[in-house]
Amino acid sequence: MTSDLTPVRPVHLDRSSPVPLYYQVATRLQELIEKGEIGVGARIENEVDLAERLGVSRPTTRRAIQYLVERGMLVRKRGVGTQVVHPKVRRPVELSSLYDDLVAGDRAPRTEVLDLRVIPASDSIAASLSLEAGSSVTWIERLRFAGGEPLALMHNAIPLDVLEVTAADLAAHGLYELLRRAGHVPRIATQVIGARSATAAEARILEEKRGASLLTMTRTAWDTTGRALEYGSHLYRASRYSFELNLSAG
Amino acid sequence: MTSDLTPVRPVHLDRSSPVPLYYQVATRLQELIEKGEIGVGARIENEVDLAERLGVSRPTTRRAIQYLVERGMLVRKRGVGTQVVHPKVRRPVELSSLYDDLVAGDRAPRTEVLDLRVIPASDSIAASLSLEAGSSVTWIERLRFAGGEPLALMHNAIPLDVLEVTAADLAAHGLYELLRRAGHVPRIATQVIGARSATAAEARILEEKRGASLLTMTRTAWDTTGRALEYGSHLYRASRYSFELNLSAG
DNA sequence: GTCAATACTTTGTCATGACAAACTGACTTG
DNA sequence: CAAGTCAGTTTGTCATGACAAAGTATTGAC
Repeated sequence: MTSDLTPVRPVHLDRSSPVPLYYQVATRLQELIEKGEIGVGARIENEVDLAERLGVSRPTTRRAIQYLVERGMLVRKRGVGTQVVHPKVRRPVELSSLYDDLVAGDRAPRTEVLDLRVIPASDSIAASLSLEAGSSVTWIERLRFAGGEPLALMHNAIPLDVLEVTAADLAAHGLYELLRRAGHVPRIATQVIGARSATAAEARILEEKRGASLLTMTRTAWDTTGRALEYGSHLYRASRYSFELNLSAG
Repeated sequence: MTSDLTPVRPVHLDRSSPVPLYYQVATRLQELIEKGEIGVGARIENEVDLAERLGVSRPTTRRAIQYLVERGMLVRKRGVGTQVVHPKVRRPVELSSLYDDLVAGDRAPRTEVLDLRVIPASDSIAASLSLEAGSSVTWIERLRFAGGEPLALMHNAIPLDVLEVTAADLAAHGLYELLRRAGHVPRIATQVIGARSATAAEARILEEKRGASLLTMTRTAWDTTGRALEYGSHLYRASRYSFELNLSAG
């Protein structure tokens, strides 16, 4: 079992760039692996040699490799070396919005804003968002279409000082996109995914039969500083949608 | 706004221990935060001072803090400092088994093995496990109870050389526990979570009404070396179970 | 008194050097 | 010939030192 040791050749690092060196190295390695120039199962150069050839220190090389290890592309074994185990990055779990997913999947999303107003938060919503009971929140109700068919009925509550939106904004953009644009980057979220049967009203809106199975998802998202950005309670047509997750345990 | 700078005092590090220093430091910090001795919002000592007081180098201190940052407890800001944002570790996503979850939740799990035999893998299962079509796999069908009630109907396929199990093993232990015991540690998995209505047979087994909503979950799990360990296709009673996920985007 | 420039604090990046631990493979020895 | 030993390879951990970048607080000028 001779595993071919793949030499990574042409690498130009830009020391004047604001992009950290370790990140430049990691990106370069990632490209080589994604393109298949370093195949699955192949061993990459050892840290010391790689560092020397690239003209960077070993810690920098280590950090670059570590970055790809955490993403599931590489595996390291002491005394053995570093091996490619997967040709693509596996993100731990995408903290993206449904809208982004649909755009990425070419499924022509469309959003209909059913309701948009400012209301005092219910106790449970206030608790989820770490607000005082009765604080004002923006309440949003949207119907999301994909490929011309209704896909999800979405309810959101957003603290007033986090975001100001218009129905037009919501019709044209995903909620997470608007949040990001306002400088609020969601970083941590807790989700609960369940299922239940549609009520008559829900079935009518989603064009399902009464009693059809729906996926439910409630989520609270925070930014890096621990500030709650969004509470969501959504209903998806189980016949048209499912959640895909990539998990990695460390 | 004077944020109290919390000094972390008594720390004994064991330099002769095989446990890395950075991990000892991280664990100690984590304890202090979980116990509430360093409250949410409080700033911790800066890296340089902390390193000096603990008698370790700054990189070691940095690595310990970084570890907790990745787990969502701490937030760092250049020029500002490091702050506690959450009093508990938020695991990215638990790659645990249902059995472990139930045990942890004191819900008295019980397992009934409905089927256990070796069969040639179907094309789709072989593809999921990266096996050649027709390879033999162990096929397992289990009914999982919690609190005396049926909770999930579980189907698994496992490559023959990964695990040998008896019905008695499966009745007494979770599948992931058995895998780990055999030296196969699941590290990466992809899951798809959906929903559908129960068939008559499924409803009968799970003691639900016909047409009741069920949660579906299919999963493939790999170890660190990229070897496929397990394929699972499970059905959960939506009235009794939901998935809880903690996400963090980097 | 207000605003801009400056000094200070704190984390981010990078280099160099050293030793330890785990795995591999070849060699030695019985 | 088989099994244990030992050397070599490669990653893991840790220390020291230095400078850069970002944010905060102070100071000074108008």
